[in-house]
Amino acid sequence: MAGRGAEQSAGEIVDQRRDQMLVAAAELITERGFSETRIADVARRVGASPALVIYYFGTKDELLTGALRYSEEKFYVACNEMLANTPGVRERLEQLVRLTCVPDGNDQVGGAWGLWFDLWAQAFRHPLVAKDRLELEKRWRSTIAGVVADAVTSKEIPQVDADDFAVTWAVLLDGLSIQVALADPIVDAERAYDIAMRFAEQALGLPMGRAARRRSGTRKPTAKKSRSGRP
Amino acid sequence: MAGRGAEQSAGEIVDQRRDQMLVAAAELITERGFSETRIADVARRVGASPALVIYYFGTKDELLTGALRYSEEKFYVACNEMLANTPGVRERLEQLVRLTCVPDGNDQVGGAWGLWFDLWAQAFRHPLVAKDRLELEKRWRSTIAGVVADAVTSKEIPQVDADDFAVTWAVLLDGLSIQVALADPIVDAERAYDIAMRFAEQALGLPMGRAARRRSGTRKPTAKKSRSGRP
DNA sequence: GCCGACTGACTGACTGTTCAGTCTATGGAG
DNA sequence: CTCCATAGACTGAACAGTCAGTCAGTCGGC
Repeated sequence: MAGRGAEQSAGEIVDQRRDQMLVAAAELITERGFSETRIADVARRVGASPALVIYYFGTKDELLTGALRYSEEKFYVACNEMLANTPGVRERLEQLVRLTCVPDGNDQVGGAWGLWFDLWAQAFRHPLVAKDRLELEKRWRSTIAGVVADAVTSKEIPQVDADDFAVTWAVLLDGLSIQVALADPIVDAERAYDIAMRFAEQALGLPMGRAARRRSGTRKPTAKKSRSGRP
Repeated sequence: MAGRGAEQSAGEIVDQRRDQMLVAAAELITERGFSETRIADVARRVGASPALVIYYFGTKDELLTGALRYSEEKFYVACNEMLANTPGVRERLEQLVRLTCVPDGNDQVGGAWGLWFDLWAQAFRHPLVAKDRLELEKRWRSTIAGVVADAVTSKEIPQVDADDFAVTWAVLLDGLSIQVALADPIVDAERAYDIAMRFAEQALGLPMGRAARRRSGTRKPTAKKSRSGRP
């Protein structure tokens, strides 16, 4: 089918061209959307002919889902790298929030926000993509749980159910990232940060940080003018 | 451009045919995805010719974004109808969770889950869709806030910032619905319900319901075997 | 006869994929 | 070193299928 697989003889000198295409495809998916991405576009962006793209990936679908996988992987790697260089629960959690809810880190790893929407849409309808996404989700949760578990054993925070926290917090971050990605005027990057950290502080018994102080200080503590729920 | 607009002379006998097409389009978007939906498919489903669909909507894009709007509206109406018939904060919040995180209510309003993914993806790239989505989000938040505000005035719950809660809870529900829609093995509908309600109980000072009891009774309260955050 | 709903047949543009063949590098034989 | 063969990267041009949108015209009610 495809010209060559990913199998390399020795040295792991993985094909540069292939990666270029994967990166270009991921960028284009982010910009235009999954199904609005043409092989001709990818080809042009890497300075090659459409035929060469097919030569490498055999089929358009293979290219695009490959790009999705590639992005997931890059995100995961970036997470672990960050964690290796960051001590302290609070700092680590902060970094994780930044990694997911950063507004427009286009050159950064997490910044490919539109890509998640397409990943979800694709996973919803194609079992193979769904399997990949699930795998990523598992790793993501266990990354969060790992941070918490580390903090528990080092007595930074009291005993809590790390896995339980990870599941809820991951879900919360997903929701926040949607709003940030869609440029919601109320939930911007800063507000997202506050919400995520305040939740973490409360759930993990962390000392209150600037997030909690900012909110309770700035906001009036009562419901303003919201309409009745019964219209 | 289009054959006729939505403007009707009298009686509000809104075009049945038009609605049929909108419904069919929404269904198809859910099943296949936004850009995999063909006018021919919509036409076939309502038993008409593709030309007629164009006759009504003028353009494919008009049809599909119309279908998105239509679904948003139906969801909103269903929410308010439910609230009108449901007394009590707890029950109301429960219903809201059900409305968003129901696993497969295909004949139900909220059940069109794949549709949200496409709505987000579309909103991310097309300002007009983004405006609609934002409007829906606002109404959704103010619905939640309304439920809370009602409960505060009726002394069901202590004084809280209803708007603040609404924002966070809405975000949490978004995240949960993703997992439920994608059939995550860990976050199924039941678990989503537990997480949402437990958060609400804690944030609003509600008495603990079965959700909180179930979790703390079933789960071991310590981190199990999750890997270290530093791999 | 008019008008609006409706259609079948068509088209023009787009685009994934194929294919025959070019160009370059490598390496072994002479 | 030169020559040829082989392989692999790469391309231009064509092919084939798909689909949104057009149009001329039909049909039925008023």
